Amino acid sequence: MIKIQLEQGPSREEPEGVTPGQALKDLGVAADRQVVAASVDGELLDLTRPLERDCTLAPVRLDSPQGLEIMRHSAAHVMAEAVRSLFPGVKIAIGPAIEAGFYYDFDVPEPFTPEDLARIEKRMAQIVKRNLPFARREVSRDEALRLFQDQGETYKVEILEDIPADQALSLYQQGDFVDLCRGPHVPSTGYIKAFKLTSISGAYWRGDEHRPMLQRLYGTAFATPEELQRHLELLEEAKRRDHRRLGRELGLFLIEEEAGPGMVIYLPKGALLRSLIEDFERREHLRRGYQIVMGPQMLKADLWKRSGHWDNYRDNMYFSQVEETLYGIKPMNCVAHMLIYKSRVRSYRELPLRFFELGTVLRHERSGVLHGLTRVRQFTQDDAHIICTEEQVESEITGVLDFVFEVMAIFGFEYEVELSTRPEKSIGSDAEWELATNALKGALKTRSLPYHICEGEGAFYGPKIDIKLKDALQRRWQCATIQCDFTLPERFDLTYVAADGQRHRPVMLHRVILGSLERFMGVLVEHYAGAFPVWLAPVQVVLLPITDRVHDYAQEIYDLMRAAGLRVELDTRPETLRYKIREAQMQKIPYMVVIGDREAESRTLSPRLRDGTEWKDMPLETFIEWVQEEGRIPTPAKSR
RNA sequence: GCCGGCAUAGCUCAGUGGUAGAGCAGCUGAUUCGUAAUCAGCAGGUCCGGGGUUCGAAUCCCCGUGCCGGCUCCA
Repeated sequence: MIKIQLEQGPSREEPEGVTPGQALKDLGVAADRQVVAASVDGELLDLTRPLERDCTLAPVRLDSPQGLEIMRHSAAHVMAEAVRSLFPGVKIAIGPAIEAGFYYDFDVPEPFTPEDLARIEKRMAQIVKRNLPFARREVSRDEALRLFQDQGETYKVEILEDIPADQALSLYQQGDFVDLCRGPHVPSTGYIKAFKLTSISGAYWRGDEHRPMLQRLYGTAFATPEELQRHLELLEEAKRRDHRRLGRELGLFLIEEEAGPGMVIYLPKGALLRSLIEDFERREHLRRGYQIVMGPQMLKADLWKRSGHWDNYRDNMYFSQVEETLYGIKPMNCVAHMLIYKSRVRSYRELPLRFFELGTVLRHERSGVLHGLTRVRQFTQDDAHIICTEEQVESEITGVLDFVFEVMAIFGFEYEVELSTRPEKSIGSDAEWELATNALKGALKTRSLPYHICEGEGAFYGPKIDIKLKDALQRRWQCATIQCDFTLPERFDLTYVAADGQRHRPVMLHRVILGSLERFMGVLVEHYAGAFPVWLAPVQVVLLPITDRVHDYAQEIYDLMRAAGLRVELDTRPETLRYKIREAQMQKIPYMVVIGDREAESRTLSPRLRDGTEWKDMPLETFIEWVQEEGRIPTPAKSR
């Protein structure tokens, strides 16, 4: 007998080899279809996996993140079975659960069509209805190899060959479909509830563009049809918030083919929004001891050779021949900042030096990756280079982290932190990389921030911390980044004179807070769904006179508000009030001020808010002061 | 860059081998109105570009460009 301890519950003696499913039932845990797997001493197992020794057991329910993931993974297997039965000769590659669903990659002679998607979905429904058990079986390496070789599943064979020899191999089978899989899975196909196939796309085998392009089918699955429905509605909401759509509707920006793909043209309201953000940035950087600098748009190619960009980044750069000399258009702002540092002898007393530039850069992004404002070829970074001593590195990084979090709080973003380490293609010594990586880790530790490590994801010149901010729909965007660089100071022979009178090598940090202003604006538009807070709203107030009789009064109010610094518009078109309100509402203007005979008489205002709230008969001065206050550029609260 | 889809009026879209359409937006006029669309009229097109098939191409084929969804890359 073995002792089964229910997590946070009673325990019980069971015969050796009892299944978690049976044990849970005996322990009084309802054996309905909400329980899809078991957690045994923290390890996720099938409900049918025999238990051999004393353990702590907990049910994994469909409404938990793990339960949902297991069900989605099982749905991927069902999709693969459906595809194989409908498309004989297809080879299956890999099919995991992902954040909002699952996918499976297939090697097929002809790409799938949207009609195929419907057929596959139908076949999956049949498989689910048959409620086939997911049977697990451990096999030897040879047996597994033979099985997949016989089936011609070359991708599975390749996966097998990469699995360490000492690792146990398991197969999962439902119906006559067998897949190599670690598991666990739901007990049977009937556990897969509400699912839907969402899209088709190409994907390289193992993400390598030199390997075959496979066809990837995406799907999603939820515990209930209602949750699936909610998810689909969330996708609809994301579409409504899409900054490309709102950018046009709100008159913020254009991206025109005739101007060039990935080239943003700011319309008046978009340009205003951006300059408000820039004003905020300049003020915050000056407050924190940064110095504003400006570099040229292109620099001689020799400088890019010296910096390492020629060798490591040339493919992403634009060049221009001027008379006899080749110039590189800057893809980064650091090189000019190096020259600023070198413009005179530096003392340790000056360090840290913090050079800030709203620097416009051009990068030749591959054509398939461009996307609205979030991926463009010309963008402006809120870039700074901090040059300091080795001893100052960690506290400078901590300072930048604090800066980032104070700014994120103002815009109302949540975020995640990632630390990226040395990539394959890189410059610098092992010792330098280690020193830099430790400094970044140290700062994260000082602020006790949780973070993920991304091995090999660093920049070619140094490791980095990325802050991925999450928008209102929980999508992640990389904006802020802090990168250590021990190599550029060396390449440009930066030195400072220390207390000992000797020249020493400083360390450099590259960092951005918002990242690309274009990208940040795109994310901001989606985050606020176009309804910007008053301090960022391109138009804060629109005056809506009801009849011609009050146009003079409206004009007077307009002039007063302008003089008071409000961003106000006056709509004197001969349209109905309802019509004007609707338009202002769709433009998401914070305050719509209705002006009729009553207001002209009493010299008051009747503002309507975007949320439909109406304020009656408000004194003019009170309203102006209110909007002035709300429109003030916010000052960050100290985060720590 | 790669895979797939798409490209018709400013926007959203209909039109599938036989005379280019609708709604919204725009313009003109009427309406002077109290919180999300007043009415009428007018104008608006190299059907993405180039080549081909055909008596005839928005429609079929080829090439190119751009966009969309992914992959890869990344602020």
